[in-house]
Amino acid sequence: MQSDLTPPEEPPKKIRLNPLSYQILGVIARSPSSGYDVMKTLKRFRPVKVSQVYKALSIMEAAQLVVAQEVVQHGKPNKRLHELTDAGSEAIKDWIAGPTTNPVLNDEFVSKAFSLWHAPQVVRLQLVADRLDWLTDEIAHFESMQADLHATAEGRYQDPDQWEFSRDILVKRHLAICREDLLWCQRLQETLTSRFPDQS
Amino acid sequence: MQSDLTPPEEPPKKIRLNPLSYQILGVIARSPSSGYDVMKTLKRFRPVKVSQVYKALSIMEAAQLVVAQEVVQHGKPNKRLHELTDAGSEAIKDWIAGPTTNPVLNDEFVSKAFSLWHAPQVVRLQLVADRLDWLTDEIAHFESMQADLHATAEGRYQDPDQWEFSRDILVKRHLAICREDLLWCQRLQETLTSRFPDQS
DNA sequence: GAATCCATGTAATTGGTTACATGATTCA
DNA sequence: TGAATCATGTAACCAATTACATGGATTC
Repeated sequence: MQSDLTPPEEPPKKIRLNPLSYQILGVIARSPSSGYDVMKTLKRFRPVKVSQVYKALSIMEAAQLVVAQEVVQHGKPNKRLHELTDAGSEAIKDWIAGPTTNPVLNDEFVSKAFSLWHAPQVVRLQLVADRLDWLTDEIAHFESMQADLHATAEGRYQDPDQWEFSRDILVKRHLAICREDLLWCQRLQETLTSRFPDQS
Repeated sequence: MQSDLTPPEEPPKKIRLNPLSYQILGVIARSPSSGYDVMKTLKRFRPVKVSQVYKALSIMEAAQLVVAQEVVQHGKPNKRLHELTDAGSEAIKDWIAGPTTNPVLNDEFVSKAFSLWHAPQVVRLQLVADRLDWLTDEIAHFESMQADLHATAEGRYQDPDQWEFSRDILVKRHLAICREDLLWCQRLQETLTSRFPDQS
């Protein structure tokens, strides 16, 4: 009821951030980045649009979790480098310490496999073959990421206090899971072809 | 421009469905189900709200991909059993044969692990311990699903033309991935404790 | 000459979650 | 007595994707 009289300098206290925002905070905690930089980094691990990043950044800037400063460039457009404030650093820590929601799988291939019995043999084999291709690419991509990391960040990827450690363990995890998935696909392919040897 | 004169009985041709809708079609392809039934089935594999299911069903009913008939029950409220029409069956097949989007991981634990270096040791260990608990539950849950399936559906889970086959391969896949993830968590736990033996 | 990269944003739409409403039955 | 299950829905909200807009520099 006294909302008309709110003082203009009310300090922004606690703001609810969406999942992406925390990932962005995680990126700029490593080094100050432009919105475009953040997009490039995140894109390796999950699909993300630049527009989402800019929107999230502007919200967090308003909430004073990040600050930005203009950097003049020649040959390229100027960029606004964002870095964490103390409040931003707090926000990450609180988030990590807080409750964690369960993982959600969002995989159209799996949804299709759920109805695989419903499709003809040719389609089944094509679906699995496409997946195998994707998995092979994905594994190659992450193997080269791992090689890069081990080449450039000497030893730091073994120290839990360095960000290279976080990246290394996640790359390892993703590789392990993709390799399991690949094995599973190969077994499925064999099962399908052994049942209908003529149509392969 | 002649839209005012559209005939009232225009047959609904091709409708764009959301991912959930195809999953629902996959469920009712197995056996006629109420919205509530569908929710219970899907909930084992992904989080889903009944309200979403009813909404999707009513859209697909209007598009004549599914038909429903009221079933009178005693002791319980009546239910509307939905089943596939020929057009619905077509829609699944077209979808499976069409292009498949890449998987998207949506896992808050992984996002937190990305910034793990940023958190204190106690928080790190707690995060990993919680994940291990969840994984253990998840594996137990799917192991019992597998046991049930092998007990009730004799042999049918080995025939790619039966829906039990689809379920069996997906359960196997999920178990394989969860077990890999568990191993990874255990290794991470060891690494973290070996570096800070005092604070465990 | 066309496509891609760098760089920053706004606007509209879709997919999903949360909250709300209703009501009988069963179980602790 | 209070919570959970069965059963069907509507409405509001949040997260993410898609589309649009702009413009210089580089690469094919």
